[in-house]
Amino acid sequence: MRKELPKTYEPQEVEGKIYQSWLDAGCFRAAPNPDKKPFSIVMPPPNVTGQLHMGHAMDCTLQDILIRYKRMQGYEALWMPGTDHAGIATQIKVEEELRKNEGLTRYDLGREKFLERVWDWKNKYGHRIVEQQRKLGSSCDWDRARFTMDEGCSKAVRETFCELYDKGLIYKGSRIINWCPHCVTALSDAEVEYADKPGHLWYIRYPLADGSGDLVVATTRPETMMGDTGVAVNPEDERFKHLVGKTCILPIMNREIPIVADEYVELGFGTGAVKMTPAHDPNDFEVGLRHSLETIRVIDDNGVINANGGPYNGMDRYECRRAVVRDLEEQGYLVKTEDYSHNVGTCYRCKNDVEPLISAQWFVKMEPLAKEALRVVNEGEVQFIPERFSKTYTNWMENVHDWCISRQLWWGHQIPAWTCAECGHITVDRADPTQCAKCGSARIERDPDVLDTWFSSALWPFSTLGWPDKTPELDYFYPTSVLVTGYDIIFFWVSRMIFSGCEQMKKFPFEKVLIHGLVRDDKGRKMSKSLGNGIDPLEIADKYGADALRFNLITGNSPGNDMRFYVEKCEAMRNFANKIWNASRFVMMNLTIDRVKLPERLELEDKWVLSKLNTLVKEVTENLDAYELGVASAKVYDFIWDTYCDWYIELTKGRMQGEGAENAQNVLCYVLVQLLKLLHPFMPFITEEIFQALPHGEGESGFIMRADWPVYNQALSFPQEEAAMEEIMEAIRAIRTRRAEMNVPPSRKVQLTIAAARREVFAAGAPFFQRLASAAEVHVAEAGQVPAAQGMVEVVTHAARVFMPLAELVDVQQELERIAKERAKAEGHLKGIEAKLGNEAFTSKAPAHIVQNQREQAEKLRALIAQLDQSAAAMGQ
RNA sequence: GGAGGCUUAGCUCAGCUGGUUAGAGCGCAUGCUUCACACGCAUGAGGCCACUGGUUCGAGUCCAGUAGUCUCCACCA
Repeated sequence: MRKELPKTYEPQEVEGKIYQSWLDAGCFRAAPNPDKKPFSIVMPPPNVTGQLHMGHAMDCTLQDILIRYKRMQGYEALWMPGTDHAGIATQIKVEEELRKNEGLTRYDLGREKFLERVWDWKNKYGHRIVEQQRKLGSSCDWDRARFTMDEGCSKAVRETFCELYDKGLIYKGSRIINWCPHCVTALSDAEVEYADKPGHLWYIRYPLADGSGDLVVATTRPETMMGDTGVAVNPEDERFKHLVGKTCILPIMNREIPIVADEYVELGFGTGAVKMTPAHDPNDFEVGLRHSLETIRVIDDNGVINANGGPYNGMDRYECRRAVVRDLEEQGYLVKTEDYSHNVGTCYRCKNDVEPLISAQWFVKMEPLAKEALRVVNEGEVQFIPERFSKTYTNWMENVHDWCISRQLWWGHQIPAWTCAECGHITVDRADPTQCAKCGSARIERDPDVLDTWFSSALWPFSTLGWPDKTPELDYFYPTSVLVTGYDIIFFWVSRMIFSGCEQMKKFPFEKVLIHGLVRDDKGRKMSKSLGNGIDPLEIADKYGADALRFNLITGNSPGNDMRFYVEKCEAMRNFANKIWNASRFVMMNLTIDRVKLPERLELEDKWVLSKLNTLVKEVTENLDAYELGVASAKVYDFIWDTYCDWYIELTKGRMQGEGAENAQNVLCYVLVQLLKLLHPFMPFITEEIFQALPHGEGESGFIMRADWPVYNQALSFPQEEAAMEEIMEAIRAIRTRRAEMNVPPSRKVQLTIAAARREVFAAGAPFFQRLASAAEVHVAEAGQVPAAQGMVEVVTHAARVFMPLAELVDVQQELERIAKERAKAEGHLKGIEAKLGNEAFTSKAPAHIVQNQREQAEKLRALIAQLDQSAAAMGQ
């Protein structure tokens, strides 16, 4: 049943309805199916607190295109969705709300009550981002949606933790870690962002204990000096050799500290002497270990100076810095102050300065895990697209430090470790223990910390498929086919999934990693909340249609590169959608067929378009297989707009009435349906809407998203007709150009005489000249039989000479000049080709089809030149 | 300090494993109420593909270097 379509495509009217119909029909579902090959993608789980931004929109679109494409190709295509509990982000969000609404902190509520609140929040708002993803047309199997803290994922986390602990790959230790005093938790290295900040370098005099002089150290962090337990110099430094082994007095604290020699101190930088604060600097910590220096922590978890800080106890770290500098100055220890810009680590969440400090935390031992994770990439089992990101990955993995996985938060997977109050033994178990595994004491207490959010995300490709249980899904869909994500989370997530997959599953988690770039604003800036330059994808989708948004995000982009987002481009894509819409309206007007079948008798233009379509199918498929989505979408765009609309539809218009009408309708519909299929992964909504309004081929289902992906069909390849049609088109363009140059209005129809060697081609094309080149009658003559030159405007192509009686517009002199110009151009081009063909090296070494192509080109050019010469000769008479 | 990207039409960008007369969108100019579409049609202007060398029969495409620019990683008090 066909319906009348409105003149302008209204995406809002269509998208919601179409999406619901897909859901109702279960089009997105996937399940193990022995008759089909699996194709699977796990979606990077967005934060439950998240709002969909352009980056998500691009990420979703890429995945949806791949999934829809593979689904149409007959794969059992699973797109596994879900959300991430996002430890810090979510906890902070709920805490803020709590403070604002009730004036309470999480400590007021207590752990259990607070967690209830977070779950409430998650249940209330966690679905928001999912709704937003649906608006874009995401064809996930929503029934399988998972959450990183749901029962199954939690089980996977616990299993992994226990396994790694048992293997000695997880340990608890006191190390220098990155601490955020604002979030009051440890951070992993990856969670620290470095920013250049202006600061000072303070030079401080440390008197030698024996009174023989003093040593000047330089520091950017005077507030840590109460924790100094030594001064280090380079062992090669002649200036200080005699001091090594002596001691000096720490100003203010008046504590005697040793002077040690260590390679870490760089010769020629600063004063050559460095104060050592092992509790608050990773390098000092290492030096401290080598020289058995004491470790004195002076800054507490909130960034406040503790009791070890003597007079500064209770001060904030920045306040303390000012106080220390003031006191040093007053007491005559401050030698000088210099402006100094240096890199300061900040928390990726709250942007506050990170405090390196010594703390007991849980770590994953990375070295053994990195080995296999490197191998699978180096040996190509896991491939990054584009390739260059494998280097980013391996560089990181080769230099990776142990992963600090404990977080001092409440929202997350609590670490399954219990410490015995009596013997100190740590019990780690899959089931909550009631007594110490070593001494049997019941006085055991669970570690209050939770795991880094990325610990659970790392298991995503298999935890979502049911692991640690043996499920048919896991068996069928793992390893997944492709992972699609931005380059900004290669370290956070991709690398951790790879080593986790290798370790837990003994198999890498995905074969390909398709990396995309960032979506920036029109000035090339990162879209961010603080800049307020973010563009809401939903607003865009609402205004221009989700299809237009998707197409914008894909077309003209290449993997791994950032893109700028222009609203105007959405407009262009909306126009494209409208173009398809109207082409379809045209096809459906006066449609008298209900089933599409290619006719026995195909006209020249039919063969031309079918043959070109055939090539398109081949190329688009190849591009998609190579993950060149932007190239693929551009090709479909060009074909639809240029080949189909601007040419094919116009070419068929003459046939729409009368005898050949049904044949024309069939080919028009056939080609349109094929094009809609090729376009469907990119623009799912409009293609579905139109497809359902069009008559189908025999046995085609009601949904385009379930249709078969078009395949190359040798029987529909017509190279000769393609070439013949191109000859006609070339002549039409030439006529149009000439008429435009001469300002002949389209309304003025002109008699045409076409002299061509291939008369039959142009005879068949006569109606096209009438319709597309403002021709009145068309007379096709033998190549030699040209009309008298007088009063004629002549247009020359390599295949034909076209004469138009436009006497009043002819200026012989001008015509001759124009011909001479065209000839010179052709001549120049021909010369280049002839030189190539005359080159033995070229003809013998270049592939045959290239040489052949050049020969044909040369032939065409010679023909063109000959025609031009004849034209000039006639004109000259 | 290490790694990598980018430099192509006025603007934003494509250009796959080297082979076209180097493309698109937007913008610009001219013409068009052509019965699908002015969210349109037709025509046109506009490029030493950053620079210098090299490999090759052939380089926007591969290699080396230079310049500019951006990003990531590491990090010296």
